[in-house]
Amino acid sequence: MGKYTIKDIARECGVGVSTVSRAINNHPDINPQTKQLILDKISERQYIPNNSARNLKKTETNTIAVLIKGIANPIFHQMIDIIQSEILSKDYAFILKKVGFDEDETVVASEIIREQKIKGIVFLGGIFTHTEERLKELTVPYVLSTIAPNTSIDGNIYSAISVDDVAESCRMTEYLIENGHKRIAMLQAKKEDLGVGYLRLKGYQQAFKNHNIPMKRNLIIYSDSKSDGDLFSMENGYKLAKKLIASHKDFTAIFAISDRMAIGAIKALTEEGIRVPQDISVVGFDGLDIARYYIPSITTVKQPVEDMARETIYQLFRLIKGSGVNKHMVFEGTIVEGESTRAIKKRGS
Amino acid sequence: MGKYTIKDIARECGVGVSTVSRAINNHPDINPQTKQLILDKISERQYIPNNSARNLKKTETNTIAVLIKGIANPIFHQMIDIIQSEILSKDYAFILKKVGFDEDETVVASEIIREQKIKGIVFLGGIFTHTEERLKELTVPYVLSTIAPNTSIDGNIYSAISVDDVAESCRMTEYLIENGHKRIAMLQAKKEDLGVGYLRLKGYQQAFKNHNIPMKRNLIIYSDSKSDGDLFSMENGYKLAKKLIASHKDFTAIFAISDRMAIGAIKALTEEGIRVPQDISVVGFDGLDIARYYIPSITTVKQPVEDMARETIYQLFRLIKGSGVNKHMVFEGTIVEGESTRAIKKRGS
DNA sequence: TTGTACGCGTTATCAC
DNA sequence: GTGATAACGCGTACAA
Repeated sequence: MGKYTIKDIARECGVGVSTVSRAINNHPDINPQTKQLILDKISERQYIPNNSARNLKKTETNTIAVLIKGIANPIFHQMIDIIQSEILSKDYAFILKKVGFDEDETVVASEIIREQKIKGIVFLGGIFTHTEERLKELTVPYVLSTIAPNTSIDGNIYSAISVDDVAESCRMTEYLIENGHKRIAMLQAKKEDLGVGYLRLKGYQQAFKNHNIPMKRNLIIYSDSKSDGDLFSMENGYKLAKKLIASHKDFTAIFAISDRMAIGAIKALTEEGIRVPQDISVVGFDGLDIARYYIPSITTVKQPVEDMARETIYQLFRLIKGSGVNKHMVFEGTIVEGESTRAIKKRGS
Repeated sequence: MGKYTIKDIARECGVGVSTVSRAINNHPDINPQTKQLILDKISERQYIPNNSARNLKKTETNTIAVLIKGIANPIFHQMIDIIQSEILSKDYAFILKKVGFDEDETVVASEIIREQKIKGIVFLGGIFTHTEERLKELTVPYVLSTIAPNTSIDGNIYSAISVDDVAESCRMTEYLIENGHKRIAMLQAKKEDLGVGYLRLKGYQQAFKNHNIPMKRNLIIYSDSKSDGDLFSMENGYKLAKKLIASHKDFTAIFAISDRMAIGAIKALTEEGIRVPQDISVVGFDGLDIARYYIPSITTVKQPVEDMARETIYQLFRLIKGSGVNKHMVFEGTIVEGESTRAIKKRGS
């Protein structure tokens, strides 16, 4: 164990530890010459300060933690990059923490707050179904990003950035309806889902209501209740679509609640000799890059990830600076028309 | 700041701090009743021990750190999941750390070693072009996973798990050659690249040599030297393919050095009215899920990610347990034939 | 079985 | 401008 500490540096430089500390932390009250001497010695010995000790002592550090649930979701990767660079550009440090699907993000958050003395938290992904009590225990500012707020909680105690999943889903469904589709199958998460799956279902229902078209409940294909892992995956979309096809139900379009599921669905249809969009139209949700590069390119609702990422940090720093009011920013999605959909003549439903 | 410490718990329970510590850390020498009392109080107050202080004090902790360079690479997501569960199943803790493309992973590693007193490290991704000296500073066992070993370094000082990029690339190229292709374009990283890009280029060259076919150097399309970010992306594959098409060079197949680049290439070809595989065959590298779900599905070399992930942890624990010999495990890839390639009649080169 | 006291490496607060 | 020294929160000898 090459345990090289600040004391060793101090001894070798013939100065006190506090002087070394001053050199490290860019304190003003230090002789430039001694400072240089110390810094040289530090880089010579490749000394690295122990952050545990630092965190223990420091009353505060300029760092922001990003807690991400669902690291495989491509939509987060762009966001992380932007969030990271925004944070660094403000001379704050950035730490990323993966939260398991079965972990409680508020507990993880509490730990980090105490240990690292962070200034703020970004929660990326996951479903927030925590009690008000739990949220109030978070003693630093935080922003829920791309997270559907739990409407049963007092909205004033947290800030959130997201799209309106209900509205966007409704919009996507209406796009299909306006293109003559009436029998629209939906590939869904679990029936018990209370996150985006549920919200997008509500939007889907709303669209039918708005257009006075009866909704066929049996065209909603739910994921198996006992399946775990990533339900928004290509694999799951593929499976659900196969199931749908096998059921011989009558439909002209499929609304998959994620682009990845849409890909799986198109693959399944293609394998069965069903052409997209000539026979069946397919739409997704998210606006991933792959939606553009897929063949056929996929009609989808694009979430404005860059804007959301930037706004997340903007709001977080607003809170950190002390303008105490929580805000819920809702961003608008954009329908990106791809080659996976077509307008059809109206037929009887 | 709800700074609740072990002292508070001790005071409220009317015991000493060491008793609380014993309760927390499951020490045997404690009265079960006092222990229960303390644990109840802890959960009541939602007390969370400060890990900084723990790390500072402890001489060792059972934790493994995974340093990942290139978090957007889908191939790592499966590996992380497996690595994490393997680590947890051994009752070790797991921490994931994202390393920026411009950061030095050995420095990050040294910091963590000192701060968290970790037992081992997994390096996932990145190019290892560090000096022997630097590697020797890592005082805990580590395994380079999916990383092309730097051959200029004494192989005995580190363990590595990877595929043989040269051999696999050669195999992929030979597959094309054996299917009658002679003019095979390659979509590459930067010309200066010393990582997998370079290795896969060598394999490509080797294949031509093996078959006594002259290699057309001008069919190698390099990424722009001044481009940054992810060169293995769909976007970059798309750009390079467009450039290739515009150059009106004569070729019958494209070898993209990643599946994502292959997708971009197929999209570009399709847009230009060039059919895959009827007019041009395309192959990728990695064996991502999307290669199977793309239309046409993509012929690729599948890396055995699950096996590699498991072996990584196996080797790491072997080192931790003290069987000091470093090993370099090379895994074999598998060619997965997709719909993106076809055999062609031999024509003059 | 339990409590006291010390030290982990660092920073902040004082004197000098 | 600089150097002792007391915390930070915890684990652990050691004493009780």
